[in-house]
Amino acid sequence: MDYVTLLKEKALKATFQRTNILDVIAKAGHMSVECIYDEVTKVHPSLSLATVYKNIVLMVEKGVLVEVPIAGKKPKYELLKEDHIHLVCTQCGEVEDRPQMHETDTLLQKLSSDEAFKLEKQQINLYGVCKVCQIKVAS
Amino acid sequence: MDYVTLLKEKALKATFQRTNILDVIAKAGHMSVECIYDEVTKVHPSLSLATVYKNIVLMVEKGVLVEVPIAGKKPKYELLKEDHIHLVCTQCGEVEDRPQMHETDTLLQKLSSDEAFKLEKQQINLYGVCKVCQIKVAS
DNA sequence: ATAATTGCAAATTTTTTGCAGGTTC
DNA sequence: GAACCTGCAAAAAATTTGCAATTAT
Repeated sequence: MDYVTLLKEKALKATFQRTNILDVIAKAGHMSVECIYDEVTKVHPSLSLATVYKNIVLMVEKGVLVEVPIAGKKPKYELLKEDHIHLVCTQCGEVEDRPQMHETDTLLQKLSSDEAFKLEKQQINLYGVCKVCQIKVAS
Repeated sequence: MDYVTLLKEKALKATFQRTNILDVIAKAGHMSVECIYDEVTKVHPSLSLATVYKNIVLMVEKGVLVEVPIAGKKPKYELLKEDHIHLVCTQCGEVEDRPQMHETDTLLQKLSSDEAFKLEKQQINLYGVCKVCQIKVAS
């Protein structure tokens, strides 16, 4: 589905700014506010940082975007997608997605129901050194 | 172990400010910077907010404290402890710990090694409505 | 005695807000 | 045309910094 339709479904007007924000996030996977601003500005130089902030708040509220909080860093934003695990590299800062494993999901669901906790969302972050950075250090 | 010893082991001087910060965090479990400041100030009114910031940065660096990033909120800080799961209530904001399940841990370790990802730390946050808030809404 | 730490005030950085003009539906 | 959005500038909030005085070891 294209972003215009996605936005309209959420009662948001499909502005050039918004579709571009979604575009760059989709391309990069996970981006901070500054980073989104820097990227979209390349295509649309008159974009204001305030507009980026306003839209991120709105799109998170409407469930188009999801905030990914990261220890020791500014939060990043990603498109809403099915549950997954984040591999966060403590060297280069890159975040990669891996599919949430069915067994893990089941265990967390069970924990929640045992605790009478009404689960809405899960976030699993694994922090460590990615393959690329391990090679860099080795050489 | 008392905080004086803990701090000294990390080559940090055991000031009144630091032991008090650790104290209130231990009592509450998870606290934001502002919240730490407000609590410690009750005991030690001359405490400066800048000192809280400086100490949190330092104690996170030294591994005495751990930052717990939370979607849509200011990060909270907790004492370093063994891996556990956070239940984050989206109503009242409370964060509770639950033991990390052995099976989940094993699965995440295996994912990491399969991906050649050098795992350093895991953070699992479950967001939802806690027992207390469910009762509140119901009544 | 020495080096680290504190509190203050100022500086910086990050985020939010109000509003006039422009855009989407 | 109505409601919504944008960009700007200003305001507010959060965090960091420099430094003189104080404190821990």
